[in-house]
Amino acid sequence: MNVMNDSPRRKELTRQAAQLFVQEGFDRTTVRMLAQEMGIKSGSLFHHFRDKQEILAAVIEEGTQNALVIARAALEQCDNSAEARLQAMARAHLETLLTDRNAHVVALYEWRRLDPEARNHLSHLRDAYEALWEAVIDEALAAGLIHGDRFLVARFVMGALNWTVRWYDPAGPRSPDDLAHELVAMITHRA
Amino acid sequence: MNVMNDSPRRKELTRQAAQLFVQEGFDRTTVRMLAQEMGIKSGSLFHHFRDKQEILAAVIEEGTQNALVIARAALEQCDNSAEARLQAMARAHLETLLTDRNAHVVALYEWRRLDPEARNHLSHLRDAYEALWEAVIDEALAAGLIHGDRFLVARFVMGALNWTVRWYDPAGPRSPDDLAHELVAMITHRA
DNA sequence: GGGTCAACCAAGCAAGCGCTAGTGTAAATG
DNA sequence: CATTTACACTAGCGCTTGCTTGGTTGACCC
Repeated sequence: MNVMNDSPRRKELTRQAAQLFVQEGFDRTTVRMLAQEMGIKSGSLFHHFRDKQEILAAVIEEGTQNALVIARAALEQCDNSAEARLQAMARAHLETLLTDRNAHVVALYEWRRLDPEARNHLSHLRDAYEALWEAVIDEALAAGLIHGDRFLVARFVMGALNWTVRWYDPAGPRSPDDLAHELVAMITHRA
Repeated sequence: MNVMNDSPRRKELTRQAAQLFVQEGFDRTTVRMLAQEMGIKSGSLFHHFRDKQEILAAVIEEGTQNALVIARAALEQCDNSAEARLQAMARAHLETLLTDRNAHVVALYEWRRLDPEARNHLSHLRDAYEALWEAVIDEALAAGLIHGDRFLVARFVMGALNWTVRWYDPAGPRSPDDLAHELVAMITHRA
């Protein structure tokens, strides 16, 4: 019933929605629960979002955009060596997974709840992010740092990293930097 | 309204439920949809299962039990070398992911929909499976085949493998055996 | 040939769902 | 000062949900 702007108000509501979606899952989260968390009534919610689906899309878009920004920044300000770039990407990935944890968990678990339109839009964003990864993997392959099939290595590495949302405890003894180091050490073949 | 037996009828119903849960997700799958898929009326469903939750638990239990059986068989009939055992586990993991794909996708995506009781029971099963992995990783570490932290390596490897359900196409050119080979090659450090 | 039992059905209840309609109001805008 | 805009409210419609109730069927058993 209104514009789909990106006001700071809407950003804050999106953040709160992400939290609830993680706790309850998208389908079990009712618009009444969302409204209560936001401190408004359920009807008022539809002033900010066209429907429930749009809230989900907003959550995922926010997380993916941030991942892109962080990864690009990390690649710009690191050494040129293939190993440094590989590590920078892994570290940036883990950092995003941590700081925007809710949004990324939602993206991983609730992707299929998106309607085709939103899914199409968001998969372009995700492709842009994955292209960064593939470029870095290509450099590492060319440098002889890792071996194997470009496609498979990229999938395996992203799988290992994304899986951390299921077990990693940020309050534990290991930092994201430690994890990135260990992963790179695990897959690189040096003398 | 009846016993929680494991009749062949119930096994078949469980298999069909798994398929629907993958297609639609647990929350969006209604008991009426399940009943229709099974060729019975929605009320009759509660003759076989106490409630909807129990169907979910049955699906996941079935998949995890099979994974255990397959992994144990693979370890028994492979060479004793650390590398052969690592590869046997990876291959068995991918095979299970393929043959019981529906059950495992449900386990990955809908785990949090389990009630605490079922979750507790099933996490013991899962722990038994992961213990197999940790033993094999330990052997590989002791043999100098891989380096790093036991806990982290195990998590990374399982993450890489489990992630395959999101992209692997069994109709494609690569066999599960190829994937297992590539993964082991990626993480082992040989001369 | 009466009794048992798993398997199934028709009907429906109470609760909850996403979303709409219409209204109020304080601040920004002309 | 008059109007628009942004944001919130109340009330509730039309529909779906998981699950229950009470009863029927047909195969098997002593």
